[in-house]
Amino acid sequence: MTTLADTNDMARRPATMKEVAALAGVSIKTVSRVINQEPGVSPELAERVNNAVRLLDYRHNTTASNLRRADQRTATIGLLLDDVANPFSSALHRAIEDVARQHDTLVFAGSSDDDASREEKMALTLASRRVDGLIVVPTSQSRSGLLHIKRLERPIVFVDRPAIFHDADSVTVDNRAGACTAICHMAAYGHRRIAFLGDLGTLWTAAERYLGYVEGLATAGLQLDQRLVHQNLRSIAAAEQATLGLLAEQQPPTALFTGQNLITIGAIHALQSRGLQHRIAVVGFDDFLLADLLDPRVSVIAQQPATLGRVAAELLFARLDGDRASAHHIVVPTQLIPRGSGEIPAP
Amino acid sequence: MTTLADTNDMARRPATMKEVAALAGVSIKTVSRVINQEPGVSPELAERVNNAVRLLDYRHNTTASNLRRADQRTATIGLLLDDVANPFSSALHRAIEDVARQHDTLVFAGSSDDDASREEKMALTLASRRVDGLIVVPTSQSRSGLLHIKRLERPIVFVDRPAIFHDADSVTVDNRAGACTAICHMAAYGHRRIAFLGDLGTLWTAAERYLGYVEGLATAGLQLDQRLVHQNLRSIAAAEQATLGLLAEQQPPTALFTGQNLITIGAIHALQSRGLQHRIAVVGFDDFLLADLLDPRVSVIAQQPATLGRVAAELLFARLDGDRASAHHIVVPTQLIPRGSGEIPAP
DNA sequence: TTGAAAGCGATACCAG
DNA sequence: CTGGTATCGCTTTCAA
Repeated sequence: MTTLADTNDMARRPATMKEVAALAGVSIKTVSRVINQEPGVSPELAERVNNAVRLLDYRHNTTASNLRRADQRTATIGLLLDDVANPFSSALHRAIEDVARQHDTLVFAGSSDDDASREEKMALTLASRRVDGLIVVPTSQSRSGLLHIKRLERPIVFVDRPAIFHDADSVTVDNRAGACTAICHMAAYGHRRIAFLGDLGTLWTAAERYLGYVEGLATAGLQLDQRLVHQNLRSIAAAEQATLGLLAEQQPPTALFTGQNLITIGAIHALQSRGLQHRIAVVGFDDFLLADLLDPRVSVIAQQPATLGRVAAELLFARLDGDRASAHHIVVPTQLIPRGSGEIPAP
Repeated sequence: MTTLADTNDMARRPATMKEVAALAGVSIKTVSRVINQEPGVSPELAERVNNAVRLLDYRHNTTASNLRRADQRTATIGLLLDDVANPFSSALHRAIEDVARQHDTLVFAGSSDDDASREEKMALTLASRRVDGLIVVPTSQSRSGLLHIKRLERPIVFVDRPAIFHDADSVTVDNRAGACTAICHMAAYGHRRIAFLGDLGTLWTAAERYLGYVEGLATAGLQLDQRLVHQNLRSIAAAEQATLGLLAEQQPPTALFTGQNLITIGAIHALQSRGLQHRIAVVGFDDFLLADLLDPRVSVIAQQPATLGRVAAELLFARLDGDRASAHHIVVPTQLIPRGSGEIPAP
């Protein structure tokens, strides 16, 4: 009777090394050696240990193991994203996961929703969990919260926006060059009135894209006309309204540069509702699934979120492997994908 | 000199409770009480401890804490998805993250790529990490791998596909009813030749949708014609080819039911290339961003991944809170969203 | 209200 | 090659 109960209990609670050692008739240290594939255990003992492991369905307890380990590593990293469900973020996530897997490391991902206090809270939680390092898409107003990790001397890599600590690595997109390219591209098709529709100007990426727009106009020898600039567009609806406003002006633009996906979509909505989608050129920043299903197919400046994520993760693991060089700031180029909407010539 | 070096060392290595205790001049247990907000510490001592905590920038070590804790909980759960970057998966992920946050629990997410051996390996890793529970979108051929978690007596909740253990909870979509609805919907617009374009027939969801298609035909009093059925479509290109094939037949379909996003897109590509997008009806399974930007706007059977994720997480935490009821099998309904393409009448 | 001692599950170090 | 003992950072138990 008691035996039965005990058996049940053993099944319920994961077996420990101690129990394996007892069953195999060896010391716990020998079990540890076998489990960790350390050399210097006689085949016979190893065999006995392995049998006990199978019998008890022993699972190595990584948590306890890490506690005692010399390097104090937990083989986990933290990933602070804007929103794990957003396509850009999740593409980053996937690329990072793949690199982490090669390093036998697990990833804690979380969504800050671009809220600095949430970001701070999550950073604290991750610090408590002693993650080995952090990859962060910082919020627009990241504060000292991330210092909690930094003080733990864990490396941090910033992605998509510049590092908020001077000594941290960063991986960003060349937003400015991308936007500049878009403008020059449309100018080459004869456009002289190219509108800018952008996100919140306080967002670093949005600001950079605006600078690229200005730069592009200058390169193409065009005048900057503030009446063609609409910033702080935060939704499809807002972008649609802004576009409709532009189209209703006396001198409407003949081309649009849209600084972000939702804005591109809103602008296209507006063009379609006015039947102008084949007459006004559009280049959007950031690619989206189905961009080549619309009519006309949408030309975009594509980012490479997977590259961004991979590079960021590689930087982080390099630090974990002892890289002590000064901060790396890597800029990943964009790519113009002409599909039709950006190649509509000026009237 | 030595002092300076020591200071640096203390900054490098996170402070321990012992160090806090020493600085505050109290026992380590008192520090523990303060940190864990346990009652019965005099305000004066608590104050001293808190000062020391601030001074040393102490971070509670959750890992070590959990090791000794009575309930043996790690306040982490594992999430095995097909691919964290896929919109359906990432929507699930986000919903689960939100529930987990309410329970002060962190989420380890990973991508199985529908590969059973990867899934098994990840399950093992998570078992070693002693996650409190698991939420899994099982691969098409999930094997015993997940038993590793089960043997640890950690609860498992299956999502999107039925449970592979009889005693585990599951949350699935009512694929069959959704598909059935789509067929009846188009039949109501006079269609009698409705084609089925589906994913790999071995996928549970694809099979269910096919059954719903058959059921829908029967309900509408239509004959099942195998020449209108194309299964095992695994890419946009394959779906496009299959659709072109259908359109080239002597008696082409007047309506299409597409069993999955990529297939819907491929079919639309094909229709557009033949200029038939306004003459042949389409209802797709699963909603996608921009479905209402296409011309015509695409009618869909929408799933509710966020609901799925939330419910799954709630089930899991209920188990963790002691729910010992027999397995719950929750089926989440779908929703028909008519946007235009599904309401094109039969010629 | 406070603290000393034991222990969680595993590794490190050093002796046999 | 093998094992005893101290220890990782914290919680538990129990005595003061």
